[in-house]
Amino acid sequence: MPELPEVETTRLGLLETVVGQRISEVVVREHRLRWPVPMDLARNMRNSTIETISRRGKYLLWRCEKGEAGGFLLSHLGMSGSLRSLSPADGKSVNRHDHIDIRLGSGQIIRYTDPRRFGAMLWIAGRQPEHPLLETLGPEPLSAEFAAPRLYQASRGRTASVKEFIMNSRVVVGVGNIYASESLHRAKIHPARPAGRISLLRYEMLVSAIRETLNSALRAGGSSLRNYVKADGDAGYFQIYAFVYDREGLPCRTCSTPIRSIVQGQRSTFFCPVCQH
DNA sequence: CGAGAGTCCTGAAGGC
DNA sequence: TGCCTTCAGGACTCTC
Repeated sequence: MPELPEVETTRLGLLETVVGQRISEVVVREHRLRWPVPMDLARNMRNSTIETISRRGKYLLWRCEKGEAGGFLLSHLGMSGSLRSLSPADGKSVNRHDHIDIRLGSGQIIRYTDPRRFGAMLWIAGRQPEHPLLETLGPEPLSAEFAAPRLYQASRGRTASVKEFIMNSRVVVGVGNIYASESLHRAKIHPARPAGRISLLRYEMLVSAIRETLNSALRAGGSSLRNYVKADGDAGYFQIYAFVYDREGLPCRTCSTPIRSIVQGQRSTFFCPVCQH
């Protein structure tokens, strides 16, 4: 499942291929994604030039320059989506879940594949990347705006668990289910603890833990970047070295206590009952 | 406003 | 072996 490091690595990989390229054609084979793909998406993107791709949370914003008709492609990979660059020859073979092709002037094809169709491909007209989906998003976890005092303030009075709190995109973007569990273990905080009953000091530790967890995944992603967006094979997600995630019953890597699993907000959570409190 | 449940979807895994 | 059921998971949307 693409988490923020995968999305950022995808973005960096795409940049090399698409910046400055004119879009010669967009083929939409399947409109039924998280929201319907706009019927005019292909027409809007066609003959525009991709200036850059930026990221907000797990959303990618593709600046498509075309004078008055320009805008942004707003994309999200959902949980099973991938974007790959294909040569014209490789692009001829289309599989069941290859929903959208963006054909470039160079001949290369950017292909969006998404078996579960939880992803999104939307269009934002105009010069400003403004969209309701982006309005309520919290700070970027690797930015200076993501700071403990702010988290602490936002959490006062909240009875929701700290794990659900940090997975709330209004609080901070880009912390998915895997990294939420991993970060809490790193910060030694029990995932079920109410967010409103955590001290500023412990939020300092949590902010650091989230940053370290994401950064280490980003470093790993950087080294596998070529494989990640390369034409052949599946866009495999990073093999993160999990301390707790999906390790129920296995010994904690810190203290050897069996890792436990609970369900929070319809999501599985993994933690060490001894290390985390 | 916050909390909790519902929703979309497919492939993998488990049960018999 | 094969069919059927269950479940995971991002994040918006709805209900209370």
